[in-house]
Amino acid sequence: MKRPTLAAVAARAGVSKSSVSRVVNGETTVTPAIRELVIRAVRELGYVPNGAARSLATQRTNAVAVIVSDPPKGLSSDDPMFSAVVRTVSRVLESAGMQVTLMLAGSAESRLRVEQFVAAGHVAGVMLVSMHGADPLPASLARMGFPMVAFGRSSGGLPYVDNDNTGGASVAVRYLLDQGRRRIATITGPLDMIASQDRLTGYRETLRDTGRRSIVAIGDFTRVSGYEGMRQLLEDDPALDAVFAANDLMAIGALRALREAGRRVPDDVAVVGFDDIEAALYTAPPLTTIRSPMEDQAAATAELLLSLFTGAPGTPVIMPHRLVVRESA
Amino acid sequence: MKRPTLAAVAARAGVSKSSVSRVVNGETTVTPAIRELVIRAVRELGYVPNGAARSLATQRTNAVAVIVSDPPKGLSSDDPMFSAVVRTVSRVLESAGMQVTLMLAGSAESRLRVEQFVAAGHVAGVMLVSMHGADPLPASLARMGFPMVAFGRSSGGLPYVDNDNTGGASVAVRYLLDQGRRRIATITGPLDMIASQDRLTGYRETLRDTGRRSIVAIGDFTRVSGYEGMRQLLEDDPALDAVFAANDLMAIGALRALREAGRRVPDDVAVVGFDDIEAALYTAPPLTTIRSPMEDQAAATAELLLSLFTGAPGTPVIMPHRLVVRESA
DNA sequence: AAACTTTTTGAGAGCGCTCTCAGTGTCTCT
DNA sequence: AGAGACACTGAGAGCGCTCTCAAAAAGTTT
Repeated sequence: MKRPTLAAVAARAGVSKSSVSRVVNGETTVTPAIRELVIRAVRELGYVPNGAARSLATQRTNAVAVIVSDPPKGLSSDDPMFSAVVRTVSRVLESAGMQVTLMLAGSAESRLRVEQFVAAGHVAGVMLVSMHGADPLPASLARMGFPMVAFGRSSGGLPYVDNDNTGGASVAVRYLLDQGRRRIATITGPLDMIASQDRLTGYRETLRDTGRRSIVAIGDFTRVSGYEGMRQLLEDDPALDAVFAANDLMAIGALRALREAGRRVPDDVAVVGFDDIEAALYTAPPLTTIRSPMEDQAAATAELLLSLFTGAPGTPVIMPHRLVVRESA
Repeated sequence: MKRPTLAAVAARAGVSKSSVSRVVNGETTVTPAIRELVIRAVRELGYVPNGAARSLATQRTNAVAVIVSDPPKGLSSDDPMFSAVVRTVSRVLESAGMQVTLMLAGSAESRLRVEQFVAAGHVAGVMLVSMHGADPLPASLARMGFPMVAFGRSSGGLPYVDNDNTGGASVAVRYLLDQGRRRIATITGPLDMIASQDRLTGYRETLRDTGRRSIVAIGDFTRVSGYEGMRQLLEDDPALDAVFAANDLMAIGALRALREAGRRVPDDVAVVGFDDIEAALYTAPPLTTIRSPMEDQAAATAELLLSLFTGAPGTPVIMPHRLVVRESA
């Protein structure tokens, strides 16, 4: 149960602690003979350096915190964005030798936990995922002076990687317009998130440029909110002939509402989503959507954080998008 | 940038380090006057104890590793199971005051990383998620003697929480039989996973009891494998009238293949899935499936690990399931 | 009031590692 | 051969915290 220490290895190898430390840390100024001795002792004892001692001595750590602003439980727990982002970020950071500590920050108390944890020096940097506009966390973390990035633009002006939400929405709406649709509605994401606001803006401005009016239902990026939003839209304006859902999950919900209401897609109502998650390929009919791979965005965010560690300035990155036409529009 | 230390707080408050330590750790044997002094100093300085120093001194840590056996990248990254499990586990562990360190362990090198990390004493316990049968990781970790649990039964005999895979599959097939289906196929999960094997066993045995023969396609729990599996099944036995997919994701893939082949669900072919993920409610038609909430299973797994810390024996837990009938069968 | 208990406080020795600095040994140059 | 340059090794002082143990203070008992 008790693991061997560096001193034990030194004793076993008959050399000083310093030499063992050098070998273990891959320094080159060690005689091959000593190196050999140490390596053998390490292997025989199964020595692995104690992480706490090391980071106490070096005042460094190789862990980063990935903070996901989790809604108070109840909302969809099978969010593909969560999965894609966390997985990709982990992969990239791990291959750079960093450990990922995942923290959910929905409530005030969990936010306090996060702050304490970061302040305790457990991590070298922080990544923020899916922050809502009003969240006080970014600001208080920023005050501590750690390298920090955001997945998706957030308030507070920290380095981020995002896609062109406004532009993507605009492309979606313009496509609908080009197809001859005249009453185009939208289902938005939660309006306290900048991505939602931007997508709504893209929708609104594109429509306004052609003199058409907006028809808006507010959702929260979940399937069920897309379903409910669509039902409400249908009630508000039974004559609508297209809908732009601010993400694919809500588009899936909308599709179901449309099906239940007996509307044919795309004949009666065209549907366009956003994100191009894998599920978009499996809907009936397959979903036309704006593609902007979350995996790429996540990887870029991780790399941005990594670059901060080497002193880079942290210039924001905007990922490209493109329209993927399938059968729903 | 430099954070205040315990000694700084002691100096500021005019008391000894010991007293500060006592107050910070909530010991009750401190005079109110001193406690007050310390608390004020802590607040004024914004003191937060250094985690590395603390865990070096106490030889303890409040972090646990959640190890997900991630397939070498390329497979579906929006796995709802990943999302539900990681999220739920984080929530439960965090509210018990534990930190979650997420580690992906797909390749041999990442497995080594995991071993080193655990051996370095960074964590108090380990949770294994979605282990494949041949994975050597559980055994080597077990040798280190840390509390350890598995989400889903795995080889190696460690404490686990699972659902009744065999029984669930059996219920699904029996339901299909009761509906008068006669040629019932299945699409399996990856056969190196015990859950897949068990679901296949449940399917096989139930069918065999009624003298019918199995029609099997091998999948890997992804949508695309369900799609391809279904196409192959259709080719192998065009007269099949039902399919049991070993999870909902593959059922969704199968639904698409069926649609493209012009088969009507459930009229021509009935489909039953497994898991009852949220997406099952949004397919066309909505999916009949075996419900066994992953969130509950994940929470139970986290609690099992927590119980191990208090010396409990770690008795395996089997979660209940039930058939949810919708329109696909 | 003396003797004894109990409670509270402070001193300081680690926890396991890194890293500076001094010491020893080896080479090169004149 | 002696001086200086260079390469390698070892000693030991921290890193910031906890926790044991002894000292001091306060409270009890006879």
